[in-house]
Amino acid sequence: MKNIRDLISHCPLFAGLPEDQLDSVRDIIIEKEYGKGETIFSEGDNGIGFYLVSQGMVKIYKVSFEGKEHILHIFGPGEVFGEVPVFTGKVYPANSEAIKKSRLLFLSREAFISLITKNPSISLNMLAILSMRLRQFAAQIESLSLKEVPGRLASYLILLSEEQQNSASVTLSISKGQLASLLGTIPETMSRILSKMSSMNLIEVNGRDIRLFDMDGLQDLAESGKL
Amino acid sequence: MKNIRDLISHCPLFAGLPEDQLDSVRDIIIEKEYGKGETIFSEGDNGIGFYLVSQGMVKIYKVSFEGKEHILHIFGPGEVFGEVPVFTGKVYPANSEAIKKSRLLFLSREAFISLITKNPSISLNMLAILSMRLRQFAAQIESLSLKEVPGRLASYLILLSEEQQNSASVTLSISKGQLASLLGTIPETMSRILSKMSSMNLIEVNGRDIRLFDMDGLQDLAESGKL
DNA sequence: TAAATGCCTTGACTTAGATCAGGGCATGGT
DNA sequence: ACCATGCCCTGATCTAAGTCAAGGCATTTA
Repeated sequence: MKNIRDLISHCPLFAGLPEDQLDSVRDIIIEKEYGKGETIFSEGDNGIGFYLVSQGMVKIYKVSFEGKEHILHIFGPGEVFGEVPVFTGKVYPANSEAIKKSRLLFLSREAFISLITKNPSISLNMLAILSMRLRQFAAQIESLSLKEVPGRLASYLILLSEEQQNSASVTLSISKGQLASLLGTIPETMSRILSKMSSMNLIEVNGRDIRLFDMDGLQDLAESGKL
Repeated sequence: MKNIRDLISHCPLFAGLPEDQLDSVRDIIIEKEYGKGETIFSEGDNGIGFYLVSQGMVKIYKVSFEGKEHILHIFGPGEVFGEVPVFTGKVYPANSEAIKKSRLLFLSREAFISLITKNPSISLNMLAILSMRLRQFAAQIESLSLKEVPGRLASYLILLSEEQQNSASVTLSISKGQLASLLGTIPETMSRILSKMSSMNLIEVNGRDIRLFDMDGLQDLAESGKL
């Protein structure tokens, strides 16, 4: 399939590999389909391999004692997840579920280890990716512990506006409730803060479209964390 | 130095390397000393290499807008830190400081990359280390966002008791104030929760020694997050 | 011995944000 | 057209934990 090949060569994990190596990666891949709401793996499962999102979207989440769910990550096309236990030889530390109909590429542990042993440059790329993710996590921890919710939201919006080309207006790819969970809060609080920020003319909310009026104000908010 | 050689062969990063390779690792290492409170690197510095703790203890931390500090990590002998910019090609995402007199081994970026290219097993070790760190971060984020402070403390104590052999009593390797920062709170709150847990006969505190009376109670607390 | 410094504790107060409860408004199925 | 479901908003109340302020003990330094 041309699609798969394309995806592999564009995902940061394998980007820049020579043709033959890309082929060898493709050879160990197994394609899988998941419906919306379908579980991919559960906390405690053995780490038999990791995944690359081809189409759709998956969430990685934990469930607390009371059954409250907290989303750690949301992955879309081109992103890799579930690789953590593959190297440590342990179990998956969180749950994973498709949040829309998804096509995933699966790389088994054994196949990958033999591949990496033959091609050290693949491992260098992987190290870079893990390091990037570590940076993101550090930022998230900083956010959670050093900033209050409005500050986290402002950071998130600024990040979004940098990712999407349009700097003055962004579109959420997830629901506001999910965003709340991602920022470590609850839908009610999210709603209140969005309307507060609207009334201060920082932003304008229209469903999932958010217009950013005052980037400087948002930047201040993201840094100081105070509304 | 025999010490260095010994350390290299025992640290997880170089575990399983043949003798001659260990020598070549030793040759590219630079030894550095840091006094208590001395800065090792700051957020935003260029990362020209990474460190391995030989003796002492270092903290990795972030500082908020108002100057509030949050410790992300504390590393002791045998552990690796500061590797993120080596692979991402970017700057350090956090600050680092010795919290006691420390001896560190420094590995430059180029030297390590050439080493890793020749020796795939090192890169697998590194992948495992980064994966585990990622997992720790995920746990930390989970803790911060869905548990309250008593729950985080209980989790920490249980983890400690698993690490240290003695399951009924643990010894903090850091000050209570530093522990507070690591758990995303402040010394006052830490103090209050410790005394509350003491009065509930869950634990008994004696300076840095903490006796764990009721493991089941602590486990509940860690899961439910509620005191 | 006295003073200073670092680390911890305690109390009174304040506040961000969680919880609880209710209602609005789409969409889709029957 | 109707009701169900999912998603979002709003208000009233409650609480965990942060802030501010003060003091207690050690250990170090003069």
